[in-house]
Amino acid sequence: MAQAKLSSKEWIEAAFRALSISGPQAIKAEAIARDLGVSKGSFYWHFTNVADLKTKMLEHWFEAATQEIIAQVNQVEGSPAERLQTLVDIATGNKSEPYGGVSVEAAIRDWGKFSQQAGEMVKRVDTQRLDYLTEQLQAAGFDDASARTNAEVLYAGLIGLEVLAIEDLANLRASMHHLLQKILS
Amino acid sequence: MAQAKLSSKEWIEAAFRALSISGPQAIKAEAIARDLGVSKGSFYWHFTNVADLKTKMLEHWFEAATQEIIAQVNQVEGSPAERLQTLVDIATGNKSEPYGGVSVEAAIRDWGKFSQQAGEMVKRVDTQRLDYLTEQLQAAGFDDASARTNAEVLYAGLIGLEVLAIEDLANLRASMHHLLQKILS
DNA sequence: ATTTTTCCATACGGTAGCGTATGGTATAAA
DNA sequence: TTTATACCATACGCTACCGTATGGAAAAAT
Repeated sequence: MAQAKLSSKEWIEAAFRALSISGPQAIKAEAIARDLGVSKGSFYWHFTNVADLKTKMLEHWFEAATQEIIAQVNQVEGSPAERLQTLVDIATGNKSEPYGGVSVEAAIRDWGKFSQQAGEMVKRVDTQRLDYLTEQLQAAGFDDASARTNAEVLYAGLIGLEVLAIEDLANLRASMHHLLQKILS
Repeated sequence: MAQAKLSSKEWIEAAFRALSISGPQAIKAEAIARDLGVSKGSFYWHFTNVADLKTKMLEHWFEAATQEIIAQVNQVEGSPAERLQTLVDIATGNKSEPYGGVSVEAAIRDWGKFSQQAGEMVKRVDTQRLDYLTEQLQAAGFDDASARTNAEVLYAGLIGLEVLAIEDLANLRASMHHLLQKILS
């Protein structure tokens, strides 16, 4: 341990930890440096400034939060309904998502409310996920309009339960399956 | 205008404005003083410190976010279903809620994620609202368990849509009625 | 007409964070 | 073995915010 040199990736991971635990205002060069056991001299070698770190955090999250999950669901063979079940499991489960999964999700969403840059990234992610959900519901037999509406309600339920019940993931998953049944029935 | 003297209530309102627009970290004595056109000398006359201001903000919100809304819904005469419609309208509408309504809701919820004090207050409000929703669904004919589950899903949908679509309140209301129909059907 | 009381301005010391500048060490290249 | 490069420590000035201390003006009380 006491690894000799750090990479910028480790700084980014530490920044996501700070974000999840203490919120967006905790993304501070000196505080994260203390957490990593180094000085801010290291930080300003890997990044030009704090804004640079934040940009790179959002870029990493975008990849992890859309591309990778969609790819993961797409390789599930079966009916669209089964894919939706899988998607709900991934979104509510403690599958090892990058940088901590659900809690990072919520923290980034908070972040996006008062940071324009983060807000735009959240919007991109939401749009991409909603489009994907709509496609799956269309494939499950819904017409275009109701597929969209039901996708919005389902996705909103996911977000809302995530906000309300992060501490109880089992119950979260049960409630989302309940909602999915309502929608599919 | 240029009113001579301020009351602590005006400070609290200004603080909620700062919270809604710029987030929890914007609850700062000097910044709000600038916004009100006075100096921090005024702030430290009305409050002992920033923590004191925050405590009083949360107390005011608790009253407004539970007692008043529940009282408002309770005086609606009609079926429980009609009361639920009214509740959805209040929660999603631009009815003049204290301190700005929905946007303050979301901001306080953000605040509560990283402030223990605010977090406990949000939990108290959520609990009280969920209990009330459960009562209404029980009155609408659901058994205890499914009334609770459906109340959670409905409330989660409200929260989620609020988080996702603050800018489009009309669409928010439509989606929530859609979800309510699903649940009641 | 004084004297309080209420409300606010100004000035102060203290801390925390930013970004820069500069130097040091270790590893790799030459 | 010298030289270069990668990585980090330390020290500096700057700004923003906190909380306190003190004084002043206006209104209310006496």
